[in-house]
Amino acid sequence: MLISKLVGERTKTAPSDAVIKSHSLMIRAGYIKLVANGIWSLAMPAKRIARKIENIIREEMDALEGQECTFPVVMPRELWEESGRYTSIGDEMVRFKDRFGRDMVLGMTHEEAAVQFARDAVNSYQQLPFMIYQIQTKFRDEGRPRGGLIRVREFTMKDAYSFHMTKEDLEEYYERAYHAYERIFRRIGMKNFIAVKSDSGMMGGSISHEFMLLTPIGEDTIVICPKCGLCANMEVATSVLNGTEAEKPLSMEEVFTGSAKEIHEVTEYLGNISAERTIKAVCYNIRGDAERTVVAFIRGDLEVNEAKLKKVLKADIVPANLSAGDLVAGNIGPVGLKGKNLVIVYDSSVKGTVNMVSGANKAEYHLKNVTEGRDFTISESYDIRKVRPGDRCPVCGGELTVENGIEIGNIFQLGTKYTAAMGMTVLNAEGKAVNPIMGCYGIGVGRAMASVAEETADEKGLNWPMAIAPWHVYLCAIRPDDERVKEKAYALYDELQKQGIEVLMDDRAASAGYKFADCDLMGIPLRLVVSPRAIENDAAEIKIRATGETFTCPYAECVDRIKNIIESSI
RNA sequence: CUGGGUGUGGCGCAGUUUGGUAGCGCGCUUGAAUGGGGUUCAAGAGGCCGGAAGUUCAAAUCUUCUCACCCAGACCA
Repeated sequence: MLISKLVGERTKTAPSDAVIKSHSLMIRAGYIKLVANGIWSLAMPAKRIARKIENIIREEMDALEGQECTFPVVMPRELWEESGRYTSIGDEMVRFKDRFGRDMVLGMTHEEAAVQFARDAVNSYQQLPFMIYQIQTKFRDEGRPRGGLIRVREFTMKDAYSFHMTKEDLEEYYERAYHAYERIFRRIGMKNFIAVKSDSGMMGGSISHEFMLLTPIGEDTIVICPKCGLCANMEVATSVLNGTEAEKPLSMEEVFTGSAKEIHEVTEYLGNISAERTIKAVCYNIRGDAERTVVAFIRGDLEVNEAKLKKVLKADIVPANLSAGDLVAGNIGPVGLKGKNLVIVYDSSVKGTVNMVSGANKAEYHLKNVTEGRDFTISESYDIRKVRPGDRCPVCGGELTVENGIEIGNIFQLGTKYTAAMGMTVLNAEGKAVNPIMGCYGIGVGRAMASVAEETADEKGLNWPMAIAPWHVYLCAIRPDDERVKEKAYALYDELQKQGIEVLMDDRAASAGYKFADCDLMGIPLRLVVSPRAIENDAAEIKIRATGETFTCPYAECVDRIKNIIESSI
């Protein structure tokens, strides 16, 4: 490819609305262009990277005996009603009518299509297990796309669906998929990634893992135990609190606390007592049911993990509006709490506590020496708290750390949710119809590309790993008006390509610095310079983008040398 | 969806407070020089200032409405 003909604008200045480097640099280097919020066009270099990532994924999926298929982007409502997701998924799924007035949806995931595809063709346990997958466009109407290709509405995704007779078989396959995922991310050049246990969310099913690239710009929060390696998404992470020493219960008394409502105000008012000695109430309403108020009691120094609370409640929640109800905001406590339609949830941190401070359910008053089991009783408590850095690991007792990550892939053990809902059965060895057990496995291609960019880019620009670089070599002809340079450069250009090496040639009449800057910005791993100066020595210069290493190489050896570098770095 | 911010040639920005029908840098075109880290000089092309309505003799500048994008949050296989 000649850069003079490459369509895509490269700029010196960063776009003002890009705040992360992969976003900013991919625009600056002419890789992507915004069409609408969260919707992008990919220029040739980005498309080439995407294709390489797809090929790596394809190889690994094929190694898992995957069968590549294509499921449709547009599907009829009826298909999604079979699984129940036509109504359970919100505005994230685009719905529209076709010319006949029929309800259609844009595919945001393809469990329904995969089951619909497989259920008639597969009738016997002897045909299982199998896995089908596709690499295809998804559309999710995200409320808030951001970060260039990190979070978008339209994107290419590899999604795979496996079908099994037994849970054990699924687990074994799941393990293989897990390792295939590790290989995929390593092969595309990602380094600092981990697999974390996660919440299955709307997918249903039980066990799931998210593969995360650890980076400060990540939107997900991950709890990690550096000691034993345990990691979990904050949504499901648990920890062990340091125990408190046994204390003798003192008699409960009411104390005036005036306008002190927030925990820090109350502890200050009472003479800087520790927040650990308080019980706070956090209130929510059930979504779509403003009548019911959820009161969650938790130790004052801890925070409620809303994802966990939702699971306990089996309902969605919104911040409570207490102004209308009969609760006294800021003075709510577990002792003598009264109110209409209350749902009370206790965090386990409150169970068995002695001599605590809590709200008195009376304006301007709190209670001292509140003791669980005497002043109020918890019949059932749950873990609804957020893990904090420094909490103890539930497995090994190590000190937990909290980091951010970008979700780059996920794998789920789905179970029979979809096969049961959609009536997919096969006959087992006893001749009995059973629902196959499913697993599903996803990777966002564009996000993977942006994540690698995010991890590898430097001050000068992008910096692609050889395995996914749009071109292996940036052939820089300095003074292409010089006949000798022109001749040598084009000869190398042809020879490299003949050897299967991908070359982007800078044939422009620009200055050397200008070209070097573009080369660095675009992140091509190798730079081969042909110039009048080098010609005097019958040599060319090779520079390795990632390391900055530079050396001269006789013309006759350039192609072999480059070939070696490429082969050794993939 | 809630809160905040921004919309002026392809990109980055000034001009808006104190209305007088647009300006700078980069990029682009042409010519000349230069020739190893975004080189220099000269001459050009390109925008009616997100959109609509209004106030005014006069609106990029004031008013109202609207749209888009960005950030934080909510939401999110």
